[in-house]
Formats: sequence, structure tokens, C-alpha cells
Amino acid sequence: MSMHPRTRSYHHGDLRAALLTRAEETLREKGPAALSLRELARDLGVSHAAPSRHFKDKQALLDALAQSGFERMAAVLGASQDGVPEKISEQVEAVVRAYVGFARDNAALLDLMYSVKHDPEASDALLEATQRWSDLVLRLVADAQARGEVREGPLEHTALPVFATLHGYADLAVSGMLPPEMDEHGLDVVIAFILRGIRP
Amino acid sequence: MSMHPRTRSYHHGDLRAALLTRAEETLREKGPAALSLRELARDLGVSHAAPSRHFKDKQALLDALAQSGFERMAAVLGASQDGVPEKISEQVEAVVRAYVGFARDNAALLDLMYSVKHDPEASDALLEATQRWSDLVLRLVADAQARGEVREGPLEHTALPVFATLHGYADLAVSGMLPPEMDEHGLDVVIAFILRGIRP
DNA sequence: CAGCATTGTTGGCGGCGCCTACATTGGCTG
DNA sequence: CAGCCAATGTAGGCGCCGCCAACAATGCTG
Repeated sequence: MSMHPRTRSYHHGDLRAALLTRAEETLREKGPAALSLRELARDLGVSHAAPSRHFKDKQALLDALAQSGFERMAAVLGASQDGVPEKISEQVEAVVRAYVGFARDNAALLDLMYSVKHDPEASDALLEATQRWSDLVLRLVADAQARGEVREGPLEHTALPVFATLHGYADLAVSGMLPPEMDEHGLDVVIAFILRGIRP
Repeated sequence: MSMHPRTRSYHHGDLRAALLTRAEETLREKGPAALSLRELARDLGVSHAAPSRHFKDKQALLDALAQSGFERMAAVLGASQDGVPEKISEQVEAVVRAYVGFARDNAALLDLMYSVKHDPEASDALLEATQRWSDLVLRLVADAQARGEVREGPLEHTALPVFATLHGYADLAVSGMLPPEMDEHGLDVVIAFILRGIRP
């Protein structure tokens, strides 16, 4: 178990996981510019080249960070639907609150997640993780459409603006572009707006 | 006039402007990670420390870049309303197309613009430039509201979701998260969605 | 035209990412 | 269970970066 290999053995035990954990802390506390492989290594008490055994370069670590971010986000959004009645208004409200909450709690990570996507050759696993959560929104809208709670039309057309609004609001909120007094209230407004836009 | 001081005199003439211009080219062509003061200096044929005479540090150059971006964006959005009838549907369509177009043409710059804002102590000029264009959207909605084309309610409440949707869609489009085949058509869909959300 | 603020140059410091060569370890196999 | 080998960590070095200080050329202004 040796939680604290203070008596540091030559091998760390799980350096890869430790790097990711510490990297995310640093990202959250000091921003992406302060992320350096060498400093991470120092923090963890290993040599400056040790990280290269687990991530071929810095981008690989960032990709891994982004991937875990997408996975956690998908989990959060999925969980947001637990116990929510099959009514699009409540479902949308839950998912929007969950997404904005996640964005607030993981602002720098979310930035990272979205910037990685620009890269033409991101790993398949990452790309898959990227899309998993958008599938959730798509399914939500599709089901509601089947129940007649959402206007007709191709799924991409009904879900796309929902997605855009959701994402845009979260981004604005995280960027601090919104007068803070409307932070919570603004959410209600945005939810109502989305519902108006999709109802039959 | 000497357009090309090939016979380089000791002083450059307008190094500051040249740095900004070249920096934006590099940003567009090779991404933000490839921006280095030293390389800019090399490109312009000056010494590696010359840029420091015009920008106290790298962030100052990025701020200036972002500020000019906001100013140009405000100009583009303002121009998008020229000759557009006083009808909210046409006005929204014009401004959305202009914003998404600008975002497409200046993806990396837009990223920069939005990330600078997170900084608590950005220059006043930058902050002002930041808000100028959102004022444009606000005024648009406010005027239409006065004409009875937009539902009632506090301005922040009617304009906020418009803003969020607009921004979110542009961000998604730029990120390449949208199936390319719906790029242009998606715009129509989003515009219709916005109009549904704000009508009386 | 003398002096001085502006602008540019040179050199150097520490930090970074990445590379290569070497060291230690633990697990697997004969 | 001995020995070997793949995995993991270390040491050092290279060229880049941002930033700083000291010095040099320029041109504006009194």
C-alpha cells in the first residue's frame, strides 16, 4: 500500500497517474502557462526526464489531461439526468446546469479540452471521448422529439442550436464576460430561451 | 517614404507595427505556440531584444494583438449592418453571419482575444474594446424591442441568450466540431433558432 | 549643434522541451 | 531460483525561449 514512498524507491509506483493529477492541480491553480514537465517532475521528486517515459512529449500529457476531462464531463452530464422526469424542460435544465457547473469548476481544463480538438491528428480515444457527451445531448433531444415535445426536423437542426447556446453561455460565464449578478439568473434565462427555441 | 529599408538603417521606422503585423501572420499560419519574440525579431531583421522597446513583455504584445482584433471585429460587425433594413430578423442574420465569418477568418486570433480576458488586470483600453462590440448587439436588440419586434423584459435577459448562441456557434464552427456539410446550412438553422427565442 | 530620450545591439542568465547514454529495478523464463 | 531483459528512472547536454543589464547609434529639440 505504501501511500507515501517517502523512502523513495528508485521506481515511483505510478508516476503516470501522479503526473496527471499534479498537472491538473497546477492547471487549475496557476493556469496552463505554468505547466512544465520539468516542474511537474520536481514537484513529484523525480528527475526532469522521467515524465518522458510516460508521455512522449508535452502535448501527449495535455491530450491525456483533455481526455480524462471529457470522460469526467460525460459522467457528470450523464449523472445530471438521474431521477429527472422524462420532460424536456427538466432534462434541458438539468443538463445545462451540469454543463455550466462543470465549466465553472474546470475552466482551464475546458479550455484545454477545446483547444486540443483543433489538432488534426488527435488520438482516436480522445476524439471518441470528445463526441460521447454531445451524443448525450443529441439523444436527449431525439427522445423528446419522439415524444412530441420538440419541434420536428432533422436532429442536427434541432440539437445544434441547443448545443451552441449551451456551450456559448458556459464559455461566456467562464470567461467572466457576464456581469456576476446575472450568473445564476442568467442561467434561467438561457434555459427558457433554449426551450422556446425547440418547442414544437 | 522608403517602403523597403533594405539598406537597413539602425532604426527600423515602425518596428512596433511590423511586430504586430508579423505576429498576426504567424498566429494565423502556425498557431499561438509558434509565436516567439525572438523569432519575430529574426523575421524582421532586428536583434532579439529589440521588441522589448515596444512591448514590455510577451503578454503585452499578445494584449495589443487582442485589442486590435477586438477593434477590427467591432468594425466588421458595425459594417454588417450597413444597408440592412430595420427588421430584427435581417439584422440578426447579418450580424451572425459577420461574426461567424470573422471567427472563421481569425480563429487563432479569436482564441487569443477570449483568453486575454481572463486576465484580471488587462489594460483599460483592451477591456473597453472588449465590450464595444457586445454593445452593438445590445443596441440592436434594444431598438428592436422598442419597435415591438422582440419580446419584453430586461435587456440583459433578451440579449444574453442571443449573445451566447452566437458565440457558441462560432466557437463550435471554428473548433471543427460541426460536420462540415452543415456549416453553412447550420448557420441558417441557428439564425432561425435565435429569432424564435426572441420574438414577442 | 549639443545633449538627451528613443530605439536598437550584444551578451548573459535561468528555464524549458527534447535527446542520448547510462543506472536500477522487478518480473519472467529457463 | 538465477539470470536476463523490458520497464522505469537518472545525468547531462543542446538549442530554444523570455527577460535583463550595459552599451551604441540615432534623431529631435532647445
